[in-house]
Amino acid sequence: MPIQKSKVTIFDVARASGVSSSAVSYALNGKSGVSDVTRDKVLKVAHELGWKPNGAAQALAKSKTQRVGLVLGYDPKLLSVEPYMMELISGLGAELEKYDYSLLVRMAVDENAKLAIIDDWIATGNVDAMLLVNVELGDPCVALLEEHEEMPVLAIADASVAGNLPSLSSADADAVRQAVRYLYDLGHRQIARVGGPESLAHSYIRDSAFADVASELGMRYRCLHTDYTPETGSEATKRLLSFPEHPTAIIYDNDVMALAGLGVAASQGIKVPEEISIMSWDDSFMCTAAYPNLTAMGRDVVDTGKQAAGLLLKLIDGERVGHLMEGPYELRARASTGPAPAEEKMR
Amino acid sequence: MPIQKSKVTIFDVARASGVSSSAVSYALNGKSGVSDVTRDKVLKVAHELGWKPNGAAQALAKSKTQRVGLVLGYDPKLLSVEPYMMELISGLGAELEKYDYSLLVRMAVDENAKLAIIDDWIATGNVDAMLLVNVELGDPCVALLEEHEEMPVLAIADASVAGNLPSLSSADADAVRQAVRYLYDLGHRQIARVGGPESLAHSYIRDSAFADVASELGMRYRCLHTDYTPETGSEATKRLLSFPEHPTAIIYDNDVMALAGLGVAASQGIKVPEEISIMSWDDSFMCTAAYPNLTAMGRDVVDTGKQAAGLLLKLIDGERVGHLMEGPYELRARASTGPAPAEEKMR
DNA sequence: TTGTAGGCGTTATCAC
DNA sequence: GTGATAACGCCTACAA
Repeated sequence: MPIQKSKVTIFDVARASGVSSSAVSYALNGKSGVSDVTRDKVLKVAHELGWKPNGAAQALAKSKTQRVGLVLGYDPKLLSVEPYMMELISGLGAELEKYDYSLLVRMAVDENAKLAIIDDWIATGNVDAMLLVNVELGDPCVALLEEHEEMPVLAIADASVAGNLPSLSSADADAVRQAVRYLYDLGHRQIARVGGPESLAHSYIRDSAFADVASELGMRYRCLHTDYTPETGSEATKRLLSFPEHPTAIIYDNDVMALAGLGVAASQGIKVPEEISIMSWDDSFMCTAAYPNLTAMGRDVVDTGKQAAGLLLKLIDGERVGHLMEGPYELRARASTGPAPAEEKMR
Repeated sequence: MPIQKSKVTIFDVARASGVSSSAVSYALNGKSGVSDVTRDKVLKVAHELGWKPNGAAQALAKSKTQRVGLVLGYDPKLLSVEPYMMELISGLGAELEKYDYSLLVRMAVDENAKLAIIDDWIATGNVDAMLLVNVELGDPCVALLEEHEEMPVLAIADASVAGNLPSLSSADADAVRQAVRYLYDLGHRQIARVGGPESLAHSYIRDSAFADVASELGMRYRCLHTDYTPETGSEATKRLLSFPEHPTAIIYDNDVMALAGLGVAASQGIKVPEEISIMSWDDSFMCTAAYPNLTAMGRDVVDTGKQAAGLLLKLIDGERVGHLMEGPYELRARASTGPAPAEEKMR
């Protein structure tokens, strides 16, 4: 029964196995400098006693905490309205686990709190590296971290806003092309986008990519901004539908808004996809639960998390990492999109 | 410019302010034993140098990590399909932040991994306390933690499955009564529940509460189990609707399944709420984005997280905590529920 | 191969 | 009020 109430130290193990504390340390860290016989004995005794190195002591001695930090902006609604963050955390956590790393999470009420937390981690050494998410245009966090090369960081952001920091960006530009082309091929010539907050870098990036591709293909394009909630999504939809020549397809920046769009159409008796096509950016259970099932641009966020974990570990090991791109989006065509209505096609 | 590349220690502060390191420690921890003049000087110098205590050293000396642990079961779909966990984390993190505590998160691939992580935390002292979530019936984690009183734990679970551990439980029984009564008053006499996995304690608890209240009111009640995904939710709905005398109201254990239920009804041309009422357990953006808006039993999960944080801090301080209950559910009546169809009422 | 001793950065106990 | 000094538990040269 390896259950011990009081904490057992390396000295206890040393005494019980009749060797010195350093022998124990060597044995348990798999380092040479100790005979196989002793090693086995020490390992056995350590196991029997239920010994594990004290985290704080180990961290102090090695100046390695085995922890990676993640600062989240405190906005429970934003965080929970999309599965994104939880999926990212899942992948991140699962991969870190393989290397005995843990995830240290803190909530920042605002931009200053976020900066303070980063400062804190740099000074206290409470994490070996950190992941920067939700980067905004001209984000001061980027500047702060650029000044502190001693803190390994990976930004989940487009290279254009990550500065000199290593980054992992989503294949947005490519996905926008894919999505717009898909609608174009279905005959749509007037499309709209219901985007997220303009302050977020990725909203901006998608905005311009959409505008570019649409104009390239000679399509009419318009974009409205929201705060990601279904209320603002509905509102935007109503506005779009109120225009005399309204779009024949709308792409929403998240699934909750796409669902709300579906609702607006239903309440106005507009048939989906016969009269209007609806498409969601980011796929989730919600898309397959909705009726009709929502066509979505999906990507494997869990995998992004895993990839990020791998990169962070590389950075901790001192390797250099540049600007990388996560796996491609996949267009998952479902029932909410279809050929553009005939009258529009003829135009 | 308080920016320092190399880490500054307490000795640097001591030297720069012409006192000893212990004076610095006293001054910075607000303890007596140092004159106000020295204290102010030390504080000033420390700030100028951008000094902050090294986390590992502090943890080692005080045997307090300022960290609270949370083990999540690795199932990205389950984690992200519901906003629950992210909301809990938000509240938890925000409250902990106020007391300079952080959240340490680890992912457990299975039950054994979960036990191993708990064991690890007990032995390494990497967290000051931990939160136990998703407790199952006869959960071995509960037993393990009961044996280790030295590790403060709070179980987010019904008192009946938390054993001797302090617990914070949801007001499920009361909410079930509220929900069933609501449907009863609308004239429903045949209701069904689409529940989550039977292994989860709270599924079981809701199951029996439903059965009790329904029989008490003389209603017909039946229950099907799922894995929380929309696919199994749809399937269950189809089965329920295939019965000759099918229920006039269905309550789903989460919103994604309720949404799927809405979809099944729409696809079969069954009108909601005229022909069938649909209700969701747990409210989220999805409920107000759906069409018709879903009636839901809502609760403030973020607040539960905050409450949990407060209790954990108490436990860390050595206070005793028993079995507590979180705030009540709120029935948020929306468009997806209505009077039972006439033919049913007459029966 | 083994053991001894010093260091990691703080805190806390002592004499002064 | 102040300043050495010993923990805290582990790692790792360096000696034996």
